[in-house]
Amino acid sequence: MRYPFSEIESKWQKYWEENKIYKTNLSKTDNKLYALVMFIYPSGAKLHCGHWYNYGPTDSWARYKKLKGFNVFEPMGYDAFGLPAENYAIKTGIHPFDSTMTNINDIRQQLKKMGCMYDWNSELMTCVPHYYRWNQWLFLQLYKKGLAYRKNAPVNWCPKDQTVLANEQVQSDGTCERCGTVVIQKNLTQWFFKITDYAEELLEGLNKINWPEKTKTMQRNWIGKSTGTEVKFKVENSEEIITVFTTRPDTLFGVTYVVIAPEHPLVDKLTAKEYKEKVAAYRDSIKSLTEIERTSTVKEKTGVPIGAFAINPVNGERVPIWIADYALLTYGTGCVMAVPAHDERDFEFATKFNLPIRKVIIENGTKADERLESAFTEAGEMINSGSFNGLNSDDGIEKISDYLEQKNLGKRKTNYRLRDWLISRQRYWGTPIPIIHCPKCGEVPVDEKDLPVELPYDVEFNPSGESPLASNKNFMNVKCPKCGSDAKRDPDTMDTFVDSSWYYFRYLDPNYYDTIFDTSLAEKWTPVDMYVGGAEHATMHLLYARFIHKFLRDIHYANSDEPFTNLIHQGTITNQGAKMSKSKGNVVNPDEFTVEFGSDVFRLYLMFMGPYELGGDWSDKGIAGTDRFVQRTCELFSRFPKILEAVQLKSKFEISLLNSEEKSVYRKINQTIKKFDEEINNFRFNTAIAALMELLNELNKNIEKCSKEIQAYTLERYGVLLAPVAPHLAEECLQIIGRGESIFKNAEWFEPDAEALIEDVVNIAVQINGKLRTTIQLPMNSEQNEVKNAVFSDEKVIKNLDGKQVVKEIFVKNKIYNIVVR
RNA sequence: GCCGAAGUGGCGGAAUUGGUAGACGCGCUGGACUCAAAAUCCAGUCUGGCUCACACCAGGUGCCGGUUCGAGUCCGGCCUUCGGUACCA
Repeated sequence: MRYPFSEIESKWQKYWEENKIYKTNLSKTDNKLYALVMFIYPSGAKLHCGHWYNYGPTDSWARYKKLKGFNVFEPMGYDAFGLPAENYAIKTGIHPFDSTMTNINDIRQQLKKMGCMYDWNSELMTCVPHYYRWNQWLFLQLYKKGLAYRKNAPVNWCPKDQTVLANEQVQSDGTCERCGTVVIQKNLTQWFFKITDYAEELLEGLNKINWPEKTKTMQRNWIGKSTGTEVKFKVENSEEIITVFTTRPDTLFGVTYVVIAPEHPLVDKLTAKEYKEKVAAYRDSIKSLTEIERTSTVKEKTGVPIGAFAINPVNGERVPIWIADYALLTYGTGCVMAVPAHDERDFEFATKFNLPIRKVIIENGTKADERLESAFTEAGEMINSGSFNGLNSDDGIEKISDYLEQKNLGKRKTNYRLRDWLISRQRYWGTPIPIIHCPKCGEVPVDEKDLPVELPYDVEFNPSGESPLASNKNFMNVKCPKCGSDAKRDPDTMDTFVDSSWYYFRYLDPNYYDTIFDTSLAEKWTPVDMYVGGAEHATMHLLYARFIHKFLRDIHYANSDEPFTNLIHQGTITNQGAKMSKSKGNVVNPDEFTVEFGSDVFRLYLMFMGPYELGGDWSDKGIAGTDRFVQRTCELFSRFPKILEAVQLKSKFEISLLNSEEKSVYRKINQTIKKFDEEINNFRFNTAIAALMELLNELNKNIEKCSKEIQAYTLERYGVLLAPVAPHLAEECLQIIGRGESIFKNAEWFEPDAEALIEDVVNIAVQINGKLRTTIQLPMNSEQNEVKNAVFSDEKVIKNLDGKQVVKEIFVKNKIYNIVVR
């Protein structure tokens, strides 16, 4: 008989729900374990294999921990705001709220069919006022501390659609995803969160969390800490000062020109009359080309001189000032001292424009007057550097910095690549920004007691050149809270990464009304112990959440420094080499498989495919293997109905009293417990399941020849091992053999019998000159002399040693005996 | 360009601190059951050589070299694939 998965899965899902098996008692906090998977974006595409791959195995890990005795909290919710719902509305006319709600209802049903142990009491969605009002509250707290501010920033603008585009809506050739028009940059006044204030702590904190090294490296690079020195250059015939940032003050004597970012305000002040025209033309040229050229291949550097000259503070030399697009306004001071001899970019630029290249550091073994073929960027001996000549350049960095600081010509400075977080979105489907713009008072924050600023239902989504909310007069027109005069709301909404940067607190009580979340629960349950989600969030969500967590700590809402103690990235499941996406039409629908094989089989298959962190290309070849495993398991248990009731259950057997099949089975079940435990604990699901398969093979071979006591002992343990990875099947199997209640109601985990883990005999590999010649079977822990006797009396060894001289013998207990001959 | 990860049978993939390469599964081949097929069960399955067969021999973890009694694992140099990043001074 085939395992009737459909009946059995719904039977147990119903049982779990009715008996509230997965409702976590949050007041019990000893042994708490917060297991979290990144919440789901409820798009119309429903659950795909990638979701399953993320949620199924993570749930198995959480179940394993529950059986191990942890009080596990595993919630699920919906990251419900966002651009795709709005784009869908533009295309179909269906309101984002309506489509999102429909999707959530569908997805909830799909999620429930997976059979995860989510605590549905904690379900949340971000698009409802009682969630997003706390985004607004959070905004106001940041605002109060000066960490939310407004400034001009460029956005991607499609001139045809008259709309702002997110970066991912701009194609690689710089055109609009929808209409193919070339996207331009437009400046708008927008809101920022000052994440840069936390740059150093965000960097330092990485040392304290157990995250994948590569993710931490990505965050480190993203934060991009760089220590150097700011140096002041006077400008000839001007009162202005150009301050440059350099990590190589040791090369200061090699400066042959200075570069300023084209958009830098100093440019207007310094440009000589006869250069104004050329400078203006250059600035125009890069404005229109930036986005296309940035994304194209390696761009050749461009620039023009502005007809002004800077004075090198250490040698008084007069060097030309240029503007060039390789100087970025947004990094450092926006000004660069150019040392072509020792910087690749400057070298390239100087070569192109025929600017002088002066060596001030020589590479060991080269001569001072040798021509440079490329920039020499490493350390060496300083030359042409006045009193600093002869120093090693590493010392020179310190000495020149000291000199500059003493003479008040510069000072040491640390810079970060990290930029502030732009949170304004000129979109409808998001959290309204709780700010009122008053013609008299300027920007006025909405009073906390007036939150939430509700997102109105009626707006015009079709792109009109401004934020959709601006079309709703009832929403936009308000009285200024300060002076009472006519004022307008901010028409923008927040980046949805704001929603996801604190949702793990809210899960603990999603209906909490008094504050952003229940802080007393948060103190006990955060940080999240295990967080599982895609690596694509490395420098966005995972950085923003760390920032907001630290901010909440600073305003005394959280008592920890980091949100996620442990982090695991599941790999990506691709299809025909490409990421699954609706637009590529390569999405694999999991229902295909769950309908045919059941959710346990599908979950098992996803786990068995390969290492969890690697993912892989989708293939359904092999799902038959996990299906067979489930069938054979069910069949095995069916042969032993109520066996647990028929015998006196023992927790340990004396191995020496067992017959050989019993010994073999007893050893195997205990070895499997040990192996499975280690593997699943470390998210190595593929090998955990392989161990169960080995066990099943052993049982099918030998269990019939065992006593009823051994059979009961083994099957009960096997059933419990199955429970994390195939929960419905395990519940059913345990019920068949007569275990009373749900294993997840009365959590239990068996420890292996240490004595059963030890074999009495081992195979020892016999090598001659490192080549395997034979293996011999000997008692466990045989000493070298015993092994030696056996080895040298072995026929094959004798044959192979014939006429040769033994030089050396290497013995590794229970493993190897290697004879070195000449 | 830079940073990171990975290259093992026909396929997905296993291999503690260097110590019997290919666990487990798919697929394939042969057999049993069946009127037949499916399903199921049993056996075989890294490659080459030799053998009726058992056995035996040689080679083998992307490529080249090194360390070692012994390397998939460590070191140096390449090649390929996949992620991340884009002039950060």
